[in-house]
Order: sequence, then C-alpha cells, then structure tokens
Amino acid sequence: MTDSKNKPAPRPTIKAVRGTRDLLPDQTPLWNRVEATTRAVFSRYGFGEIRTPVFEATELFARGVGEETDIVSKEMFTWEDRARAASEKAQNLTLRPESTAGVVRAYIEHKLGETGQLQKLYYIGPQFRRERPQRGRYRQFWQIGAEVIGPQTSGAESPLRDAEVLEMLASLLDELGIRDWKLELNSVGNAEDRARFNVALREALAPVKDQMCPDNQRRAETNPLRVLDSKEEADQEIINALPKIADYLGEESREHFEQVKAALDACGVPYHVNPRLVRGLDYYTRTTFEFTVTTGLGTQNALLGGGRYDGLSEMLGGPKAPGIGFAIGEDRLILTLQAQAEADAAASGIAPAEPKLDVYIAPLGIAQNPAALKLARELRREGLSVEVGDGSFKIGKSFGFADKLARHIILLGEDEVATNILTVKSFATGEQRKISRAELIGAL
RNA sequence: GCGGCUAUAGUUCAGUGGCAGAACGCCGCUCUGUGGCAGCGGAUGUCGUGGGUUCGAACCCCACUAGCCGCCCCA
Repeated sequence: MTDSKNKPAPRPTIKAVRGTRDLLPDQTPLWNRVEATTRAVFSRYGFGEIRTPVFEATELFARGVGEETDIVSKEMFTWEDRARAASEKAQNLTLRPESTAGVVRAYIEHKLGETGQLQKLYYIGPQFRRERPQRGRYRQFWQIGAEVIGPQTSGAESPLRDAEVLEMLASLLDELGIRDWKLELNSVGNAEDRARFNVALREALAPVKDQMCPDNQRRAETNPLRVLDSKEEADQEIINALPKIADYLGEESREHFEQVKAALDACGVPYHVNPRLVRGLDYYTRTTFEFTVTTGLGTQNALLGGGRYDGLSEMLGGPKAPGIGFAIGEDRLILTLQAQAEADAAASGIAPAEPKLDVYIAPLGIAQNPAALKLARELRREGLSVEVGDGSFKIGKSFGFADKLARHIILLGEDEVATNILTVKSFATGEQRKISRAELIGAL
C-alpha cells in the first residue's frame, strides 16, 4: 500500500556540457563511413596514422599556434595540474585546440627527421575550443588532419607536396560525395616576405586605422595580417586599398606558388586565388588554403583549412623541418553530407532505407529462450546479424519487433526445438517456410 | 566575449492570464503460433531551471541554463 504519489526526491539531471554532444547509433554509421573512406584515401598517398595526446603543455600551443591568436588568447581549456610532491612543479596543461602543434612536437620528440625520410602523418580525433557554440562549431569537435613534414633533403619543401596534398583533398571530397566544394588558395610568403609585408602593412595602416572598427584597430597593432580578412563592411574600402601580399613575395616564394598552381592545373584541380586569404595561425608560411562549401553550414562555410608551416619545428625548438598540412572539420563534413542527403531525399521523394538485421529469433515461451540464444550464437558465428526476442513476448509483439528490426523472423516453439525444423518468415515476400537447421543459412 | 530568436509529451509543434492539447510514435485490446493494414481504448508532461507579479501563470516580468541564428574567430 505504498503511496505512488510519493515521488522520489527530485534530482537535477546531468546533461552533456555546453558545446558537447552525443553521437547516437543513427549518426555513427555516417561518421564511420567518412573515417573509413578517409583512411583508405590517405593510405593510398602513403600516409600513416599518428595518435597524439588530447592534452599537452600549454606552452606548446602558445609557441606553436601563437600567443596573439584568438585560439590561444581566449579559447583554450587550460588548467593547472596539481603538483603531487613538494619537489614537483605544477604544470600548465591545455586540451588541444588543434593537432598540428602536437604532431610536430611528436616529430621532434621521436626524432623522425633523423630517418631522412619525408613523414606523412594523419590523425582523426577530438579538439577543444572554448567558443560560443553554433551550427558546425562545437566546443569538442573532430578534426581529420594530415601533415607532410621532413628535413629539407627529403623534399618536404617542394611545391609538389603542396599540390599533392591539395589534389588528395579534392579526391577525398569527391570520393565522399561532397558536391559543391571550392578551393581558395593563396601564398603568404616566407618569413622574410612576411616581415617586409608586415612593415609595409603597418605603414599603410598607421594613417587610416583610426577610421576602422575596434577589432581592426586592435589587429592593426597585434597582427596586421589579420586585418586583411576582416569581413567588417565599413572597413572594406580601406582594406582594398592596403598593400597586397602578392606584391611582396620574394622570387623564391613567387616561384614556389607558381609551381603549386602549375601542378594543380596539370591535375585538373580547380582553385581560386584569393589574395586576402590569411589563415589565423601564426605558423603558416607560403601556401595557405581553405575548402568551402555552400550546403549545410550557414556562415560556418569553411570545411577545412591548412597551409605550409616551414618554420614551426624551429619555433618549437626542433630542427629545420618544412611541412604542409591541413585540418578538416569532421563535424562540418558530416553536416554537409547530411544536408546533401536531405536535399536529395526531398528531390527524389525517397527516404533512405534503414539498415536491417538478417534475422530476428522469436522464442515462443520462456522455455525456448536457451535454444533461441544458442541458435543466435550459431548464426552470428556464421556471420549473420541476429536479434533475439524473449519467450515471454506475445507472438504478435515479436512480429512487431521483428518487422522493424530484421528481414526474416525465425519462430522457435516447442516443435521447432524438438525437430530442428525451423519456421522462417521473410518480411519482404511474406512467404513462410519450414527449413531444416542444416539448410537454414543457404535459404536466407 | 557581444547581439537577436527560442525552450510545452519520445518526436514535430499548437496553445498569449482561467481544466495541459494535436499529429506521428508508444502501450493495450479486437488477435494466447503470425506482424504490417484497420477499428477501439490508454498513458504521455517538474510546460528548460529558479524567483517575482496576480485570486489565478505554459502565457506577463527578472535572473540563470541550454539550443539556434548572426558577430568575432575558426575546422
């Protein structure tokens, strides 16, 4: 006679934290397809997988990504690790906001350059940025990235590598079925070019920066390059009049860029040179690029971005090791594919079929449960996908479940267990047959 | 970090001060070894959280949280 209105004391429910989310089984097949395709494509180009830690010393990102970038200055999940002994120093740690710095750290730490070989490394994994969540922008998000890095003698600096990476990305997006991608390409020059350009830019900005928005005024001071890709309407006239990086490229950088473009032309990979494409991370030199799409992402239309980082290894205290790499926003890739699939379904009026199991086994009565599980075990071992009902279910209920889950139902009553002649009904045809256990696999 | 919009059943959503609703889905029965279709019946719920106004709040006000959209930035 307990009072059913006596509800348990309310407890606050725990939810996924802001900007994070669960990927349920209706989502993960697409993720797995994307990742499997990526691995297959990358391995055809000689890339091997690297797995680095999801957290690193904060210093790595400060030096690698750049102290003045938004990522480092305001978007990192950083904490002070407890010192476990008086003699131990507390360490400042950070959840990785991107993976290139970590990969290059590993390259240096494991002396991969000493092999003399070009290293082609890829990764797939979560990254963390403390930004305001939005469509296609999460606080835990996934990136698929690859890096080509090695000593100069390995050919890591060759424009061939830039073109190969870009061609690989074009092939990957094609193979995944991304239909409307666009490659934006630019060169920001080598360290010397950038230094000269920065001086010229500062000179040009000095008399006009007061007329610009506060953000651009700040950038004019801290990172003048970033003024160039500002989208602030009111400042566009001023920005268009600023010096162009292309005019400050040295002969070497210019020639490098020309060769990248020539190789892309030869491969038939379309691109648009965008002189204002300046990527946000400090380590980029020479080639920079971005692939954008028009479906599914709204204003977060950059699907992936990357570029060359010839000085990064040295910035991290390693040997000279030119490299080029990119990071694909996997979440955005998935959103794009989903948006395309929805558009296709709407156009054709055909909803994609749900995947079904091969067999649903319905024991009729709990006495048949052990036999049902035994049969399931055997069929699964022979490679079939199988679900087992419970003998307490009414037969109608079993059919209901079976029809949703599987292509065939096997009824397992006393007779079937005793004779080893199974009753099998196929939902596609509605046909019901008696099949001996020995002939079952062939009959399905 | 800034601005706008939003939050009601499992889902999509209606409800603008007076009994908490619809569709789909779910459960039961018609039908105890035959599902889908159909008929009948049923449950959907702290109306995001906390406070305030009011005789009375899903509705008005405030704060918070979360989501979406945009800005910033980035993948």
